[in-house]
Amino acid sequence: MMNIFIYGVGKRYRCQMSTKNKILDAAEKLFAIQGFNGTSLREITSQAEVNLAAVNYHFGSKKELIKSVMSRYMNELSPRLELSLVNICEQEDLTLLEVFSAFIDPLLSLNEFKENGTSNFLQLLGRGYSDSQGFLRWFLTTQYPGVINNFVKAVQKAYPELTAEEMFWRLHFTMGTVVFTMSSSDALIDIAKSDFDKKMDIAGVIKKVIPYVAAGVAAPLL
Amino acid sequence: MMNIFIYGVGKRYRCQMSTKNKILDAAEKLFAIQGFNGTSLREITSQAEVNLAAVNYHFGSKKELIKSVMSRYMNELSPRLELSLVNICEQEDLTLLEVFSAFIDPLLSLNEFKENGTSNFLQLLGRGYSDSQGFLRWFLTTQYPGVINNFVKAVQKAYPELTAEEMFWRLHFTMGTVVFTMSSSDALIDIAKSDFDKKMDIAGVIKKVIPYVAAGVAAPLL
DNA sequence: GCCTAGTTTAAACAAGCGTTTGAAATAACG
DNA sequence: CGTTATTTCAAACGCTTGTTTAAACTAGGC
Repeated sequence: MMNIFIYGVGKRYRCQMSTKNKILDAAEKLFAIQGFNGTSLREITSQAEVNLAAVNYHFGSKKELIKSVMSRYMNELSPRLELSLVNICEQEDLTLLEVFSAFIDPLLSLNEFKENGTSNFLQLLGRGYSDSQGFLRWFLTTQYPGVINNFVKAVQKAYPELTAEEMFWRLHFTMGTVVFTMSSSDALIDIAKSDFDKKMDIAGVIKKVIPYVAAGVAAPLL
Repeated sequence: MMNIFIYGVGKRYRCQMSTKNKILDAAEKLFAIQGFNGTSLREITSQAEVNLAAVNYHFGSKKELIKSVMSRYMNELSPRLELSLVNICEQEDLTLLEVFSAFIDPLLSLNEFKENGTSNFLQLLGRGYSDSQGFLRWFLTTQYPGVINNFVKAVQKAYPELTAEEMFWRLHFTMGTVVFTMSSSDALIDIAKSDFDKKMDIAGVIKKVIPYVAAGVAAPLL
């Protein structure tokens, strides 16, 4: 039901978006909250109100579904992020705080792409690095190398004294900070609200974490 | 076989350490590598060369086994860590780098307690925060509040301008950095070796991460 | 040597998982 | 309309999980 059509070169392809997208949406939400391993296909299909077998019919396997969920965001994010990093890189007297701030707008733009998009994506990213013994880590670094390369280039320009090895470690520390924070961001936001009576959202968390990681990467070499 | 005896008040209790400890040792290693959810009781018991039912007989459930594995380390670590933090707190002109450096010796002392103790414990800690939807987080913060309190006190002394709310966030960022780094430290050490031909161990990683988190927490307030 | 409490064992249990099947339903096209 | 391709569906598959059972085995105390 509710099919849309895509007209190709003379040929007419049919593709139903309903079921496939209902699965993607339900999976995205549940994966973000419970992790990939912690979410079963039965949970996903019942939340999406589709048949259990639909996942394997449309995506082939659970692993491919996970990839599809991530790709939907990465395809949206990565060009904007690369552009933002390239732009910032042209600037002279570049600071690390500026480099990391280049992530803010592209990340927040995911909220226009989809409701709670930024939060969901970052949580998914966090899950991907802790669940599923690193296959998602491999998937992202091989499928989207442009982001990483431009990011490294920008950091190098802002902090030329940083050796390649030290950069390697500090970027992984940064990854850890972000990924961990985001995968438990809902809980942290709740605690901050009850303890400090401060309303906070994902944009607020991003703006808090960026000075932290920028200072961490900028730490003096011993 | 190989039982040891504990003499109580007149009564004589028997307790075999062999099976129970074999399970704890095997579980610890497997949990650290594969995570809690990723490790089955059958893997543990076959590695420990004991019967499958032994886990439920000696520990009651898998959840209690996880707690026991963590407690074995926390009971060793927490008094040393508290002492170290209290000591550093008495010092004047305290820097954040010194506060975080107070973790080094207590953490590395776990290597004397058990082979690969430091590495195993930190990896377990990392797993505990990503697997098992936060029940271990609850367990640790409620069972060992002294460590956290003394740590917060030390950070406050070293950086008095830091508000309670900002401290809350930055300490969570720090937790994320450490936990994420440690749960994938084996992989990172391997990459560092192949990419930079630098031999690294867990002590080396700790000494790299501490300047990073110290600088992150020390970041200027905007 | 018997009795008792503690421990180990093999086997089964019930529940959940991802995946596959083959028939029914639906939509597309000549 | 009739044929064909696509999509849905209920049911089952084979496997793994944590946990339980009840019988076998072990050793200490009298």
